[in-house]
Amino acid sequence: MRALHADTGYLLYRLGLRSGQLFNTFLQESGLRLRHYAVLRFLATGEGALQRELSAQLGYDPSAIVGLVDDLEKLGFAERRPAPDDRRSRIVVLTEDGRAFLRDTDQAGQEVTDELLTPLAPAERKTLHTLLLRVAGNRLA
Amino acid sequence: MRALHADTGYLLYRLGLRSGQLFNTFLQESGLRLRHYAVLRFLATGEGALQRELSAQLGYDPSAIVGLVDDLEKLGFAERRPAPDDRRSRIVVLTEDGRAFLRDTDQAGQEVTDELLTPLAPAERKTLHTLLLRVAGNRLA
DNA sequence: CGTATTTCAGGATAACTGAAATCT
DNA sequence: CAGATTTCAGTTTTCCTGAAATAC
Repeated sequence: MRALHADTGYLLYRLGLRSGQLFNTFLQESGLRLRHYAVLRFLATGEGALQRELSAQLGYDPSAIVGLVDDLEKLGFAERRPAPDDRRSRIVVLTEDGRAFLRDTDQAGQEVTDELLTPLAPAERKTLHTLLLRVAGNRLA
Repeated sequence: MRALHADTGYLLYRLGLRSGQLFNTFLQESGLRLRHYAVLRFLATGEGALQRELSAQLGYDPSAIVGLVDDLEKLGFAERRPAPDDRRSRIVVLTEDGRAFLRDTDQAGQEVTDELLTPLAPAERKTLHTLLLRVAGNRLA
């Protein structure tokens, strides 16, 4: 019988949980969760996004996006604007406060990942990252 | 601003979620969840385990272990036995049915991982697995 | 009329908290 | 008496489903 740690899929599952927990702990003082942070970071990569894009790219249910954006709007980190070409849709954009928050927490976020990857040398971290990107494929960032 | 996919910790978080979902889908027909399966697989690695060991090694809350073992007992896959040296503790062991279940589902479980790792060549999968084991460290199987 | 996007309400799951019971 | 182990009850959080409203 294989040991549990012999299965790469299970290792990914467990390390994913640990990584999420570390990030949530780091975000605790700001009142955000990892999901909020993921939305903010995704918004920062472009000129804003439709909520259905957030849902598709981040893997959260469309109905969950509603609450996440609500929270970010309450904190003043994001805004909803009408989509010019489709009145069903709304474009979510970062505010200046949101951008500032990301700037202020960027380094701390990297330190969380550094802590997680402590056992690996820099070259190994790069290898791991490349392999994980390949596994993620085109389905997601 | 870094893109989201530039962060290894976030990649681990997302791939961990996907891996867990794939496993849960595969386990659906058997009536188990990934957490039950993890307990079964861990029990198969030794001569049984105390519930506090299951909690510590698998990362689930002690109060959650109670329900998981309850479910496995109802299915006849595991049993609780009194610990000979400490009357507070109870040892959880696999039954013959539990062992048979693991045998029958082992290959299907590996196929789930194979599907997840489709983009990687065999040598790359080995590299990934080794790196993940290093990241996991001694904290867990 | 069928489909797409957002939103809300509801229930189902899961996870954590606190405390009790038992024992070391 | 302090601490460990299991268990339970209650709470909170999270997730999914279904449906409504609006628009394509």
